[in-house]
Amino acid sequence: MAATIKDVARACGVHVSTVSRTFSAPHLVNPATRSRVLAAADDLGYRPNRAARALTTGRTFNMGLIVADISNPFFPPLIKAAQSQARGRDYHVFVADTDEDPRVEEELIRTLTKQVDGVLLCSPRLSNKMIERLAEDVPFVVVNRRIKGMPAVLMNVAQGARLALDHLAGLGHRRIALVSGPIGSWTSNEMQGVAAEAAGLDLVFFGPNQPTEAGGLAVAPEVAACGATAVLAYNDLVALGLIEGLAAMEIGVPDQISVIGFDDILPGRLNRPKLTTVAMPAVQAGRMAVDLLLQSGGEGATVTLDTALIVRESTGRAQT
Amino acid sequence: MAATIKDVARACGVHVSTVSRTFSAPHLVNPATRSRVLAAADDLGYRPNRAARALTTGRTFNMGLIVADISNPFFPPLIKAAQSQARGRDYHVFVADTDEDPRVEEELIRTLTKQVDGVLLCSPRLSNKMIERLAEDVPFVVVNRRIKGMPAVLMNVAQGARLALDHLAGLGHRRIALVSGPIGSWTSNEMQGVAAEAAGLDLVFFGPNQPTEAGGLAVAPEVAACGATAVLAYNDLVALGLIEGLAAMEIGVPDQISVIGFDDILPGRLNRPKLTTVAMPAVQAGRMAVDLLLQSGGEGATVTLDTALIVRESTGRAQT
DNA sequence: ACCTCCCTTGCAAACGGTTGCCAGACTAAA
DNA sequence: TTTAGTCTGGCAACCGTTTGCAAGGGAGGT
Repeated sequence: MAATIKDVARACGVHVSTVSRTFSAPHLVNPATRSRVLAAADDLGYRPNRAARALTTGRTFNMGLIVADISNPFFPPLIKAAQSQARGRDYHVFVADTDEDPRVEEELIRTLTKQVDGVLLCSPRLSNKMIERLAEDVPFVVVNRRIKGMPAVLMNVAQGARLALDHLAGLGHRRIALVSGPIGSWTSNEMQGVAAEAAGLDLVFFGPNQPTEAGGLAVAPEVAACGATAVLAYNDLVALGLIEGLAAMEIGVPDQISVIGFDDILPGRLNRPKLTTVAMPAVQAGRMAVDLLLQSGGEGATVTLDTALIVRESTGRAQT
Repeated sequence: MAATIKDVARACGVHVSTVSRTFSAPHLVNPATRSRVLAAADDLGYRPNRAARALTTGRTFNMGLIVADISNPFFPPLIKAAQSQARGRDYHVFVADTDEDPRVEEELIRTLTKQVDGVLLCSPRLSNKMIERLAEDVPFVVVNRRIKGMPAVLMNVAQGARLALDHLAGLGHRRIALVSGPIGSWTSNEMQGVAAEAAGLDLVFFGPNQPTEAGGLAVAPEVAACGATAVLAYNDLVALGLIEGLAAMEIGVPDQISVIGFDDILPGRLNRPKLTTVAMPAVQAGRMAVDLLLQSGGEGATVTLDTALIVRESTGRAQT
């Protein structure tokens, strides 16, 4: 059995409360006593039991991190950053994957609620209303979704989309396909919003689509048939699937069609052609989300992080 | 404040112990009473507090999952599978990333110890001795490492390496470079073991290397200079970096050098040329690891999962 | 020498559940 | 009707820690 506070107390002839204070309020205990306690604790390999502590203090020093799909390469860097930041604040992170299913997401949040001090909700698929309801039971920080009064880390998707569209326009593209993401995705809506008001461009919308390679693969024929000379895809995975699908139809990228993705994930950097994409600040977002959660007096502070266009090899001049 | 067992008890005029039993030992309470309690609980939105429960029962219904690097695309599918399997058993998973640093790994295990019923240690970088020592405090299941008396999920790397080597030999390759992984990696040792006893082949070893794209990129010049016509890389990331590095030197894959990786990660499937690789059963491993942890009476059951060679486009006949 | 005040420590009641033990109410057998 | 046995539910101790309260002791001021 692991040593408890009692063992330590007995070992150095002091009351348990003194041991407790040695760790949670050192300034209240005499330096001499403190070092005796510390020595005994070290000797017995004592480590405070966080669950027991949580019972009285109400703080668990745990947080939840919920993503739609861990396998999507966009998330791991974010998770890693969040997790590392949390560790630095003496927090542990429960990571959960909802399989893109809003019901799983809800159930997950519910069971996590009591175990954590807060939840980081990344690219949620739940409705705003539901999120607001759940927020009554546990503090949230939402990533990639704007909900009034709720702390959020946003990535400036609109700006990124504008950058991408400008880039394509500059290359002479006029008819552009916009391959959107799943229903309930805030980023997808942002992209569509920007696209809809883009002047001088002829846009064709396709969606909703699965935010995966398979999703891209599936729409490739339609995209090819619509006469667009360029595509703006919901994310890199979709873009990659799209390129794959186009290649199967002998349509070259970027020679015949230009493709831009979003996220800047690893496979896109390694792919041939290397993917032109709008980079999302995932690492920064993970860090910020943790900070926001920990410092938030529940205030709805919102941080917006800028995106950047990374031009690589999947975009080129429009064929004339 | 969330409803507690007391609120429920009061709400239906019954003692707390009865409410407790309704949830943890339903057969001990009268069906009529039980349904009254259930109704009240449902009404108040009561959910048992797992931390409090853990205090008396000693079971937290949490498990830890420690990986060297979440950003390595090999891990997310494993994590996802483990997490989903755990959820099915009413368990939650703490995911942590050690940044490939054994000291971080140790500290992580230590702080997690009291909070979990067991830890899944994936591709650990710690020494066997240290792992055995830590195992005194918390049950482990090790993935990709064989430690006597400790439950483990192994992937048959040796078999995979043989498959890969045979494949290359069949294509006429004789001088083959083996680009290994980091120190402390069991899979890296397995590979080297198999390679060392391969008859009729002329092997050149390179290592240790970072198990990342950067690692592959860095050894590319040496590999190119050693005169090998084929390379067996520690994992797909290294293989991809290698291909990248070779391309920079105008060396074509597979025309001039064949490359085989390990893992079968997404970027390898999307890359051009598509990577020939030894597929690791990550999903199955994640599931098995959870099952092993939950069923193990601490017995050292070991499961070995087979690997499979997936021939794609990065290997070809040796140039003569 | 007396009175304050501060520092340090012990005491005990929580926190939310679980569980061994016991007693009362029934049921069924004699 | 008595007796033994089965159900059911209450009581209270306990899990490991925190924390408000109070008491004892020493230091400083007058």
